[in-house]
Amino acid sequence: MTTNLVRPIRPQVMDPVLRRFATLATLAPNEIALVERLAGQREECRAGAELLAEGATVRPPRLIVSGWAVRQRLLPDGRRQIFSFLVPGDGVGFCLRPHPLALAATIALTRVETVDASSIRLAAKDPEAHPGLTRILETAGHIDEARLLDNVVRLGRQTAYERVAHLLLELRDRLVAAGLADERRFPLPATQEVLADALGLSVVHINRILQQLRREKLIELHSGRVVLLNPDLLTAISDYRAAK
Amino acid sequence: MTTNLVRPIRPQVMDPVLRRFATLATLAPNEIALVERLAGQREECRAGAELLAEGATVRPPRLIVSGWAVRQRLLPDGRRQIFSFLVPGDGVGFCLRPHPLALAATIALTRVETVDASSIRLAAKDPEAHPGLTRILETAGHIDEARLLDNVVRLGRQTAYERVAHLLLELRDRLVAAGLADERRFPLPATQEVLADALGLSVVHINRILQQLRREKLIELHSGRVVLLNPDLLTAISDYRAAK
DNA sequence: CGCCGAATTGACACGGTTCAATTGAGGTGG
DNA sequence: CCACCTCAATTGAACCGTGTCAATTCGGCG
Repeated sequence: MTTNLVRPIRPQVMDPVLRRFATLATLAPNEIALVERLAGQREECRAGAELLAEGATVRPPRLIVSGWAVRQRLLPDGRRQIFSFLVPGDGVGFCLRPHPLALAATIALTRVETVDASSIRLAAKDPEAHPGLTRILETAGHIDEARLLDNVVRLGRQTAYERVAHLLLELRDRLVAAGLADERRFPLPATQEVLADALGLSVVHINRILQQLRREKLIELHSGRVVLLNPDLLTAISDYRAAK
Repeated sequence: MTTNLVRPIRPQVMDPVLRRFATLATLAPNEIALVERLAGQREECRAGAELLAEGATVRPPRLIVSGWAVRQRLLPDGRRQIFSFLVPGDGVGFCLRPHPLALAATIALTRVETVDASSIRLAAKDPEAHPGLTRILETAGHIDEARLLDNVVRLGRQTAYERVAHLLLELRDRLVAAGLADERRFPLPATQEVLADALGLSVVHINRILQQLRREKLIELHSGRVVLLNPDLLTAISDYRAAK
C-alpha cells in the first residue's frame, strides 16, 4: 500500500554515508546492502571524547554517521594543530596500511555516532565482488591526501582571510556530498578556537576575519550555521578548487 | 683473490636505496637482488626539470638514486608551497592507489638520477614471496604521511625559528637513513628561497633565522653543507621526534 | 535570574614581510 | 688570469599582518 513496504522502514542513519559514497563510485545493490547492514551496531560518543588516541594501535575502522570530529596533534606546550575535520561519511582509523599506529588523535567535536566498518575494508579485499567499495576506499584516500595538501598550502602560503574562505568552501563541499548542506548554507559546529587551531591563527584574529567577511557581505554566521552569500567570490579569493 | 670477485664489481648506485630500505625492513637475498637489478636503466634529469607534473597521470613509479627533488604546488599568483623534499631512497609517483593523478608537481632541485621501480611495486603484490619489499612500501607510505603531518604542525603552529630547526633535523635523519649524512653534518643543496617556500616564510626572514642560528652556535652552513653543532638543543627547540 | 563558555573589542607588541640596495661567490669568455 | 655576469646571500628600514593581554558583552541553559 505504501512505499514503506517496498523499502523497509529503517532509520536513515546510513544516508550520509551512502550519499557520500555515491559521489565516489556507483555501488551495486549487494554493496549498498552491505553498507546498510552496518547500521546495526551504532556506537556513540559525546563531544570532547577521544575516538582514537595519537600513537594508539588503530582499532577496527569506523565510519561517522552523524556528528563532527577532528584529527589533531598537541604540542607539549599546549599549542594544537588540527589536521582535518571529519564529517558524516568520513572514516576513523581507516588506513589501508596494515600495522599503522595512529598519526594523530581523533577528537569528537559534537556528539558523534559511528558504525563499525570492518566489513567494508574486508569487502574491498575482493575487488571483483565489490568493485564499488574498492574504488570508494581508494578514491576517498586520494581525496583525503589532496585535502591535506590543500591544508599545507593554506597554512604555508595563504593569508588569514584566504584561509578562512578556503576552509569554508571545503567544508561546504564535503557536507554537500553527504547531503547535509546546500550550495550556500551548512552547519558549522566548531568554536572559533577550533577554527583557529585548524588554520594556524589565534582566536582573536579568526574573530576579526569573520567580522570582516560579514561586513563585506560574503558570509553570515550565527549559532553554528554558515551562509555563504557569495560563494563565487569566496572561491576566487581563496583560489579554491573542489577536490578530485 | 679479492673480495671484488665475491661481490661483483658494480657501481654502488643502489646503495642509498638499499640502506634506506634496510631501515624499514629486512630484505631477503632475492629481494636485494631485485633492487640491485634496477640499476640497469638509470634515467637522469637536470636541476629544475619537472619529474612529474601536477595533475598528470602518474607514470611508472621511480626511485631516486642520487640528487634532490621537491614536491610542490604553485598558486596562480606565483606563490609556491613545497610539501616535501625527496632524497635518494625516496619514490616518485609511488602511490599505492591505482588511478591517481599527481597531487603535486615534482621538481628536481639538483641533477637527479632515478631508476624504474615498477618491479618493486609488482613484487609487493605478492607479499608471500617478497615480505620485505611489501613491508617497505607500506612503512615508507606511513612515514611519508607522518612527515606531511609534521609539516602541517610546523607551518601552523611553530615559529620560524622552530620550523628551521625542525626541518634541518628531519633532513638529517632522512639522509642518515640513506647513508648520506652523519649525525651532525650533511649536504643541503637548496637555496634559501627553497627553504622559504617549504617553511612558509620569506627569503629574507629565512636568512635572518639562519644568521641567528649561526650566531647562537647551533648550526654552520656554507656552500651547501650544514653542520648541526648542537643537535640535542635543536631537537628540544623544535620538539622534533624522529618519524616512525 | 544567574552562570559559564564563547564571542567580541581595544590597545599594544612583535614576528614576519616588503622593498631596495649591497655584497658575495661561482662560472664564462676574453 | 682577470673582467664580467648572474644568481644567491645579506642587510637596513619601514610597514603591516597577526598575536597577546585584558576587559567586556553575548547567548544558551539550568
